[in-house]
Amino acid sequence: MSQHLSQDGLSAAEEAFRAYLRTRGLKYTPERRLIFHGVMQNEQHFEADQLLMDLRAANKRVAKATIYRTLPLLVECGIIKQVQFGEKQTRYEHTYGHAPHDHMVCLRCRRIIEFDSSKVRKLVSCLATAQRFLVASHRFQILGLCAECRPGEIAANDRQDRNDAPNRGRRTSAEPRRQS
Amino acid sequence: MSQHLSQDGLSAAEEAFRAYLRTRGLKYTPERRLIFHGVMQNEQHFEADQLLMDLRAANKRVAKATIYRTLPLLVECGIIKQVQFGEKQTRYEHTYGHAPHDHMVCLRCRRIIEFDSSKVRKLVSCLATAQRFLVASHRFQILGLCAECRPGEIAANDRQDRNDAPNRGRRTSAEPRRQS
DNA sequence: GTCAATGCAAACATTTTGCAACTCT
DNA sequence: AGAGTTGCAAAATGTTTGCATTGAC
Repeated sequence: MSQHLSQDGLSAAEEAFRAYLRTRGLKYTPERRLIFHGVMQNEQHFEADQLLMDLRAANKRVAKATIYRTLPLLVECGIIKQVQFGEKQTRYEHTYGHAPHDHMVCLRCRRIIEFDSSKVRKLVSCLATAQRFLVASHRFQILGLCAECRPGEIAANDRQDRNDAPNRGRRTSAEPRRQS
Repeated sequence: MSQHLSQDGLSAAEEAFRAYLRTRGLKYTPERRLIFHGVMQNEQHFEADQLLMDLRAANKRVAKATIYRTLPLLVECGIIKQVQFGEKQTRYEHTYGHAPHDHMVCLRCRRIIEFDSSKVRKLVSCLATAQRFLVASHRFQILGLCAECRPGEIAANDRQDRNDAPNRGRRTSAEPRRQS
């Protein structure tokens, strides 16, 4: 249940959410607060249904529809964003207070590796300028095999922490899910 | 009904498909041929359901299930590839005989602008190397407003062909669809 | 002749919607 | 008080699957 923001950051995010709702004449209901907190203390990436389960497990009852109606609000105020990793369901990740990053997706173990996106963003503006395109955002993923899954990889444990790429990639919780 | 390959190219693609099926012990049925041709003479981007409509309109009858079962085969042999533009349905685009490219998606008019992806691929390998990640493919999109939709854009017709970006972006058929 | 493919309809999974009851502001 | 919200269940999507029949090799 790692929270990704300090208490201050969390409050700031909550205030951002409330402010956003206010400007749109919407209400900060108890359900929205539950969802907001559920989202904030979720792991990196989550999906609507999983969030519902988490909330239920914590004895917080909200209707599925309410979740589906609330997530877009959190997206619009920049607290979370949609990401698609190839599965059919929409996934979300936190953005508020997180450094911009993109993902590498291991096709074998499904692990998601995040990396700083500054180079990508630089390229994005360069490309966009050439087309007179006004950038709002980008989607970027690299698909392939992670260091541990790539063929020819040694036993996969004599490497403690690849220092060839100093903290440019923080590995999120692996999801040893279906191997398709 | 612009075809994207010369007759030769089309035959080559068809042969590639047949060869792929053969190696897997699968059959080149009349339905698969219909679908193959439907796909090849489709515009840039298409989706399963639209393909079904197109085939029906041309009096070629195939079951929806057959389409859903055939498209993955065409993906596996490299004739088409999946792309996701934010809508929920899976879309496909031709790859066989097409130069590698990525997309800019106009959030207002839904137009898709393609651009050469060589710079992107260069960055991809650079980033992947830093993580010892073995690249299989990438997904990349720039979202925003196209030159015609961006605010402050003049009437949108005194520009005949932006020469500031010589043929780096070939605009595909605009899809003036739902404005959400 | 055999193994695979088709069509159809039913099953699925995810997300959206209509509506009456309810509750923030 | 009233506009916006909720929950529920039904509807809508988009895709997949089971199975008897048909067909390519």
